[in-house]
Amino acid sequence: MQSEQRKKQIQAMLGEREIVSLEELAREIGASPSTIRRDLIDLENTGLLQRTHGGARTVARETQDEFAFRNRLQRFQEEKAAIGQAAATLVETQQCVICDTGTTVYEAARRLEEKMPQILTNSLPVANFYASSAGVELIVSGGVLYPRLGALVGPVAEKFFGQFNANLAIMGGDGVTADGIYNSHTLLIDIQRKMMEAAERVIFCLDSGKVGRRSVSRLCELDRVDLLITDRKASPEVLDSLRKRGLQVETV
Amino acid sequence: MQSEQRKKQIQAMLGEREIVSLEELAREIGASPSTIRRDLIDLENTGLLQRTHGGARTVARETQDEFAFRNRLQRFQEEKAAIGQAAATLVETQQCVICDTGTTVYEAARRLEEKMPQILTNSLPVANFYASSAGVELIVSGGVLYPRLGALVGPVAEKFFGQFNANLAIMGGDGVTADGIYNSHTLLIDIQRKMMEAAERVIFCLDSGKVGRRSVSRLCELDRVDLLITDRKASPEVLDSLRKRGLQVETV
DNA sequence: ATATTTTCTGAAAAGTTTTGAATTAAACCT
DNA sequence: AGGTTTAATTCAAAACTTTTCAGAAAATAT
Repeated sequence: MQSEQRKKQIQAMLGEREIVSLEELAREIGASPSTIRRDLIDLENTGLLQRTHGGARTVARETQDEFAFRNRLQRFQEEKAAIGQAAATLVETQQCVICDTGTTVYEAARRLEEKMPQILTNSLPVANFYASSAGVELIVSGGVLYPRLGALVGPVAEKFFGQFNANLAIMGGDGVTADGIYNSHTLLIDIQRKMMEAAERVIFCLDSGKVGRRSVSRLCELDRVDLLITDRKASPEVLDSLRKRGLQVETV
Repeated sequence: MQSEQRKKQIQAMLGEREIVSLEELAREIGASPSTIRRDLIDLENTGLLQRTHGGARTVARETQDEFAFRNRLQRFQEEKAAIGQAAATLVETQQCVICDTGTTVYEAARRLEEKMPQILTNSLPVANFYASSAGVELIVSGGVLYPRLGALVGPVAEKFFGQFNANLAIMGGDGVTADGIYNSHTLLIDIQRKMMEAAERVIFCLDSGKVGRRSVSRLCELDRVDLLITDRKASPEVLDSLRKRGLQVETV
């Protein structure tokens, strides 16, 4: 296996647990302790983790503070990337796209550059990604920064999405059942509804971990959604129940 | 198969995964490792991917941006940091502060955390800095992203600053003479004027390289400015002429 | 259409880097 | 302090790259 791939795996493991032992890493990854040790040295030099006796631990949040870093340590990273890729292909050149917050939508948004789109978003990570790209016209909603998510919320953001029309909205959430789409971040829900109203077509990107799950608040019913993209690990029974309700579902 | 076709396929594979091995590429594309390697060299030279031992990976986009921004911080870095520090000490606990765009203002903004301020800004780097800080209430103006500066501009941003009042505005610019403050980014000027109107007190942070210089557009006359902070290398003659016009100047 | 030049491809040789095991040094625990 | 575990070091084998070269494909000229 390649060193880059191992390092990615190490970071993924540290994303789920805060501390991980060398022995465990070597066993899980299938490389010798020497090799893992060398990888850890590299990763420590780049500031991506902290080495300990017998393993490694995550670095304090203040030191890495980049959303992108946290993003790489996500669960379902592979799936989210694939879902994002699929969503990105649905965008046509120079369309106007609304991008919601969340890691899965981020994965879609970052793949839009070649479509030269106009992007409307309240997601700071998305804005940041295109901060030096001339090909994408990025319009950021104002709003109060909601720290954990890097989302702009509040009346300013809500009003913003009320003034525009877009071809497509790429949305995220925390759960989907036959009853509708759910989101745990109540502050986002009103904004998301405005986004959906403003878009001709509404696509939800949810990894399989969210399929069949509910969350605190219901965002909308399924008939407000034009397409759901998820990954192959999603339960077929739940997907069937969604399709029976008339929802178009794509798996990647 | 054509080389262009292969390269497209390589990029497609990297769109789905972050890392891909040479062996895998060769197998999937049906070309010899040598050929794939040559393609990878081309793609790397065009900056479209990063070669690794045994394969390739997507270029770390986030790091590029960060790099670009940090690069701009290089000139007068020391001075800018000192100016920023001085500006930050003028902020009192829980005040509402407007932060302009630009590197010097950024240096001030990033030192405000302990003041627990409310920050109003159209600067993406500033927003990003506090993206995971709970102590600072950060309100981002909306607007179209102006790529080179990471600034949000246009009517949305302008209107935003029209609605608020703040204790202090920490401003930047490209030049100052006895005739006033100058800025080369015309798109920013209207927004800066709104910022200044919204604030009780207006502070400009300009490193010595900008003192005595003019630039494309004049932002305002000196009487609209409450305090100018610059560094010791600034020409004393120019500073005297500014003081004679009634401007309070602080050097660090 | 054929010949010639140029470019591209795949394979082999030569040179690097990386890896895992063995050895030596350091750190931890009671 | 002594015993055990973990880390650094070293080195040969393996894996990967670069270089080189001959043949195939494409482009150009005849």
